[in-house]
Amino acid sequence: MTDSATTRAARLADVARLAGVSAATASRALNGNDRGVREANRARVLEAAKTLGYTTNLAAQAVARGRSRGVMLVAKGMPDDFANPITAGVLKATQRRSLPFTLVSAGTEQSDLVEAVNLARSHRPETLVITGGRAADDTTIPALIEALRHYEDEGGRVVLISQEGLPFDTVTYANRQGGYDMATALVDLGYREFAVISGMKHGMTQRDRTEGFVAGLADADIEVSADRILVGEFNRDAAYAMTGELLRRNVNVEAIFAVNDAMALGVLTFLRDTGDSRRVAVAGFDDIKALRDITPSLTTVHMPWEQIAEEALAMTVLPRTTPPRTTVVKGHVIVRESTPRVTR
Amino acid sequence: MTDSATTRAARLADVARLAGVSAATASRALNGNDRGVREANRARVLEAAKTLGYTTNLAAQAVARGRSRGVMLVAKGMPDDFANPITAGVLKATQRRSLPFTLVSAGTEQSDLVEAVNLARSHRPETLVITGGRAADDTTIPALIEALRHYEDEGGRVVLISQEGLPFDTVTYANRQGGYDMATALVDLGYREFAVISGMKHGMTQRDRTEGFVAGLADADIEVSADRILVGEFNRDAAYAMTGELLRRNVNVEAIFAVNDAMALGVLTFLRDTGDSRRVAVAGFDDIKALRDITPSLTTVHMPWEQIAEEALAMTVLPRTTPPRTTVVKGHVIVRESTPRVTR
DNA sequence: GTGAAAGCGCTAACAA
DNA sequence: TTGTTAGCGCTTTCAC
Repeated sequence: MTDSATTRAARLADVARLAGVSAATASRALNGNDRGVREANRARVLEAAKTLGYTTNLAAQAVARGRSRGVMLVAKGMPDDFANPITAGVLKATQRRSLPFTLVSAGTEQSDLVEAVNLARSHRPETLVITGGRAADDTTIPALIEALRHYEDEGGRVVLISQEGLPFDTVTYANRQGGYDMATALVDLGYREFAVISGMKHGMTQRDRTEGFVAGLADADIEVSADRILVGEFNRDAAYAMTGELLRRNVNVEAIFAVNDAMALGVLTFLRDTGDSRRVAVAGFDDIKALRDITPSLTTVHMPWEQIAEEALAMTVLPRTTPPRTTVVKGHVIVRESTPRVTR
Repeated sequence: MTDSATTRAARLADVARLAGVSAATASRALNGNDRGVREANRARVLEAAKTLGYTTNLAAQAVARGRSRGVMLVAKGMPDDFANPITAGVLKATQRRSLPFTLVSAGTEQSDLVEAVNLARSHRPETLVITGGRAADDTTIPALIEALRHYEDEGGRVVLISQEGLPFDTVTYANRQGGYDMATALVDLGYREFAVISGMKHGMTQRDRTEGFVAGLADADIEVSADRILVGEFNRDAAYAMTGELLRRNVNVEAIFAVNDAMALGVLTFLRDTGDSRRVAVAGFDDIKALRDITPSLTTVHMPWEQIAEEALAMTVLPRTTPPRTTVVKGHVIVRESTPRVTR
């Protein structure tokens, strides 16, 4: 049996009629902002809305107001399991402000971001937060900038998280510094022979982390030959494979720095699978929650994800400036079991 | 310095004017559906849209059409790190169909779901997917049903995932069966003394899994005394604490069944922290990806998350029926290292 | 194949 | 404090 009986949704006019007031008054009563409504009328409107099961038509509201409330997050390259500390952080931050939150997930291709931004633009949200890594040689940057400029010209407010170097307000992390600090920490622990498992050749995030790490070692008079810096996809599986490749070469490695925790997990798992876990130390970057119970616990650069999201949202309510603002959030190294102190 | 210069977004009328056609034609050209547009005109419209940086005003479109395209997922009780296999599955499934996807995250309180559904309703999405656990004694169910009925009456299409027993199309998992199968599997491995770490007293999911497990044991003539079925919050930390409580009593437990993987992780971690990990076996439920690299690897009931999401989306395009459809998706036990065969 | 015009549900002057 | 009246930007008949 197949049903059909489809009415239409109750409209503001219906509520108004039932309450015996005009649409304008009903609107005022429902939206609360404009407080010039007699208490009795307000009550009747609310009552009417309730009995009709009325919900605002946000689309119509957005059309009338020219923009819709809330923040829309465009996240590029969401991982398979959807876990993403920035997304989580932004969601929480919007909840704290009781702002409507909407997620647009962009794919992993370069052009996906531009497309997603334009989709987001179509919704005319009052603020847009963009996140996700970027390649240094990304050819779609001009298109992205254009789309975001249009958006700002239309009166929208953008904040980028981690997409450093674009002419919009930005919150970034001190990737280079984090890498540097990790190098220092590992040297302090007594390590001398390193390898780096990195991702996506031109990815700026991983590039900066790697560079910082190498610089940190250099300052301690340690050199990492180029063949010990492996580059592949930016995920666990690739890291797993790269670790195999590295060790097969039988190089003398004491510690492996993976440019993010997901990759560190791949390294750790490979080592465990091959029984090498006690021989080689591993460090990551991000300090994601999902790895909190891993054995051995992972030495990593802790990033204050919630704070990053908070800063970004705080920025959205500030007026735009020329040049745009940039806030750099620092992480700090947390030494755990995966990098025990070396005793020679 | 503070900028201001705010233009307004390009409208369809602007595009039409620049292309030298009417708004109607521009609309037809842009939306492609109605193919009665001369090729030359279509090209000019597209061109004009591009030079103006035009993006459809989806809100206006939704108002005009009465409904907006795409699926909106209402997810209750998203975990802190945002990882949620159903969300991930639904996202993927919508992407495969290139449908716009929007997420509304509801809190963990009972009433949060109703509120979130009404928020979702306000967007007038063509389809709504609801997910998240439910308590057996949930007092907001009538309100939820009412909200969803309204939504359907307005012409929307709802599918519930895992919220069994409500008068709407539903995809559920065979929780009871999974628990039963796990019991059988563990008995087959040689275990005889069990405990269950369960969550939220009236949560239907965990209740069914627990009941199934107990029934499975009963069929093997094994009884679990009530004091070995611990109930607390439905998360890792609670499970960690409960395990401590259980073992402190010094009961003779060979295997612990946690009603989901997150809790199993808590159990596992507690055992590891106290050095008991080799003494007690652990099994979970869900087979979430995040735990793929845990040591020891976790015996669990594998759930086909992507398939569940697929089924749900497939349902949304079917006409409604009376009574509503229910699809039950089964999982299967995967035995891994956390439950080695018992040798006596 | 194309345009004019009506209307989608709401908000925001403006008047009363 | 309330109602009237224009829109908001788009789609969609209905003529041409």
